[in-house]
Amino acid sequence: MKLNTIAQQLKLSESTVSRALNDYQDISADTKALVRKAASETGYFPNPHARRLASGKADNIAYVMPRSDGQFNSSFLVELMAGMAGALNSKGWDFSLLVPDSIEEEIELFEKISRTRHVSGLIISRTLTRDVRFKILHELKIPFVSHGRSMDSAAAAWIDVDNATAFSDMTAHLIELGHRRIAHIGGEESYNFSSQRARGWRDALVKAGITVDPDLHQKAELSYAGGAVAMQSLLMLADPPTAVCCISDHVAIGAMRALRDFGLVPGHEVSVMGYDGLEIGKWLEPPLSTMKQPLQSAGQQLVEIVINMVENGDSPEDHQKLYRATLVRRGTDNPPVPGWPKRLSGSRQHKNTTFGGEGK
Amino acid sequence: MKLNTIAQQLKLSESTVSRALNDYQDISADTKALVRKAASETGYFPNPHARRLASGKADNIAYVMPRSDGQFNSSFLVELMAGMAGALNSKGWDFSLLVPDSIEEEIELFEKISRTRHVSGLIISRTLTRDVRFKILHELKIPFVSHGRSMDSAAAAWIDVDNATAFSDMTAHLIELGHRRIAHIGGEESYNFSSQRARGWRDALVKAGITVDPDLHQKAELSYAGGAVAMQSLLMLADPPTAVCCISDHVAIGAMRALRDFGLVPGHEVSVMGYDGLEIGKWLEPPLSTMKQPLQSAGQQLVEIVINMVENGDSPEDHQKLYRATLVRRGTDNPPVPGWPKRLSGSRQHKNTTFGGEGK
DNA sequence: GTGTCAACCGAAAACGCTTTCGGTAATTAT
DNA sequence: ATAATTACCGAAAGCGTTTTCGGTTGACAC
Repeated sequence: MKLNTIAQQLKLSESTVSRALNDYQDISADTKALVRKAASETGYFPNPHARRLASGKADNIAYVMPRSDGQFNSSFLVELMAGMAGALNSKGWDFSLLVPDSIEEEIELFEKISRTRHVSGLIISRTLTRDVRFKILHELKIPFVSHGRSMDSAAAAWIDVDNATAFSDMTAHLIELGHRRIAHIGGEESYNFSSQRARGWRDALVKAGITVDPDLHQKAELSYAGGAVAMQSLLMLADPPTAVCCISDHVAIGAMRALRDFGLVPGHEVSVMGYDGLEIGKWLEPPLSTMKQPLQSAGQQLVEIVINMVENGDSPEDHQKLYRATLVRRGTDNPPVPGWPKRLSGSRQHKNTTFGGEGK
Repeated sequence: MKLNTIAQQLKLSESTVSRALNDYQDISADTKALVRKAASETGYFPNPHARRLASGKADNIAYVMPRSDGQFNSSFLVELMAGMAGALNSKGWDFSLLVPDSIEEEIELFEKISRTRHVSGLIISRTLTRDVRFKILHELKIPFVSHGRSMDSAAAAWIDVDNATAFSDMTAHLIELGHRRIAHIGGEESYNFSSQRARGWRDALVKAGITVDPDLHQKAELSYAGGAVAMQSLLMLADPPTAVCCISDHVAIGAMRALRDFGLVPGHEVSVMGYDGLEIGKWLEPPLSTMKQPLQSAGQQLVEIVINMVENGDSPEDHQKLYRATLVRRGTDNPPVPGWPKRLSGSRQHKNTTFGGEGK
């Protein structure tokens, strides 16, 4: 079913048919209607490759999927991608996935894209505090939007949650409950959200006149195991915390496990706050309190932004949007209890489990 | 950087350069070397649209992502997609995502693909017991491979786990531990894996000479909440089970929650088995026993199969592969305990919680 | 020295669409 | 009535490859 066929059938030229379908101004309304009718009757669909070759437009957005290092928030990823794919498919655009194994490979991909232009716009995520990709994509003149800011994103398009505010809200909440020794299990601060979240935690403490004890700031791998290890260290302190703000729900779940292994009940002796608002948290014992991002439709948002940039040449700076996370109290945020931390007599006892292995 | 440029630079014709790069037999080795060198030096990359238009090949595989209904095993999905994308990118093929909202929309997409051929092969998943897609894709002559069998997949390419065997293994294991009243929380049996898993459970019981009590077969939504509701029903029975085989880890996690709300400890009065081998199960209290699919590389497998079909015209029947799941004992599979089921005096007490809502 | 056959390479026609440019017919202005 | 616009459409030149079909060499046999 080619353009040709319709043209002959209607005794029109190919070019007229083409312009009619693309809603050019110099085609009469009558002809347009005629052509459209014929097109839909014959089930005509333009060959995308021919169209792309001729027009130079790719109508194709690619998402750079984070290299899968562990459990990184996969339910979130799926929802995000579903949103993007849905928004794109409804516009007739294609949605490609890029999964580079390293930053070098990622950059090679960018260069290839800038040469062949077979991808018209990009969506990136998992931004670093300093992230060369912003500069590179800018130089290569590839339209893109980022899910998450960076120190290098001033001139770029992005949407993000206000991580700092989220964590200072979270911390303030614990302070209000009566906690004073509030720990933070964070991540590698080369990730921008890591450093922002740590900053939010710190700011809230300072604002409340609480001195920040560096021992209470743990850095962990962003996984269940990482959270468990970090919590273990916190419990080994001479003066352990009564509450802990975790950088993610996954980390918090690991931390809860470590508490249990110490014979403690999460949310009782030590309050635990997660972040992400994952569904799984509701089903834990006790249910995990957390912060929820309002980003069900983030995927759609990202797509719309990048399409606008590709089609209308919108300037990136006009598409920067900050969302605020909201507190979800479920069960692990409670006032501190008397008798904790208790003077442990002699060596601290705990089940000596190793984390992260199944011993296979 | 077009073919043209290289041709002029080398004083060769475009066609020669093209054939040299595509390793045609009628180009001398010397010329090939020359052309390749020039190409890599100038950083030449063929325009994919032109190539696709001329050759009629799309070099593009699409994955039909399951409509996101709930929590459906997202970590698995991400790993699967990462595998597919990696395998494709390394071959220079594109990877597209399709996310239809309904089966009708899905079929429309198939028809569009068969007309435009802008996708050279498909990967589908989440197969139904009776699944029209097999017939449709066959008729449309679109090469595809399925992740999961169906009653209609005899002539198709697929890879799958042996669900029936997995669940009869699981059930036999519980029988060996001493259980007799073993329940199954399954799913909608229009999904093929649902009916296969139920069959495996039933077969193992029959084989052990245990009569199958229909009350012990619950159908649930495949979510945390679904598992909780189903477990609740099981506990309300006059003669509740001492063990339960859940169709997925997510369902099992919901079931564990229901047990706790009844004042029971999962894996003590009632053993719980999940399925999928999700990482999260390790971090529950107690850790969830489960069955693990050996499919880390499933994505790669699927890609290789469909590429073979596209390029070499391999017949689908030659690509059918069945994997076996393995038992992972973690903490919720134990021998039955005396004193359960206890005669509950009068009305059964339990915390009257509602599942699945946060009361927002 | 003529004929035959490989081995290589170039010309040119696709592939199916977009887009510029020019031309005709119909409309309006003068 | 003639000239100047305007509205609409067709011709044709791309877009950057692939691929078929000949054509030109040189080697080799006789």
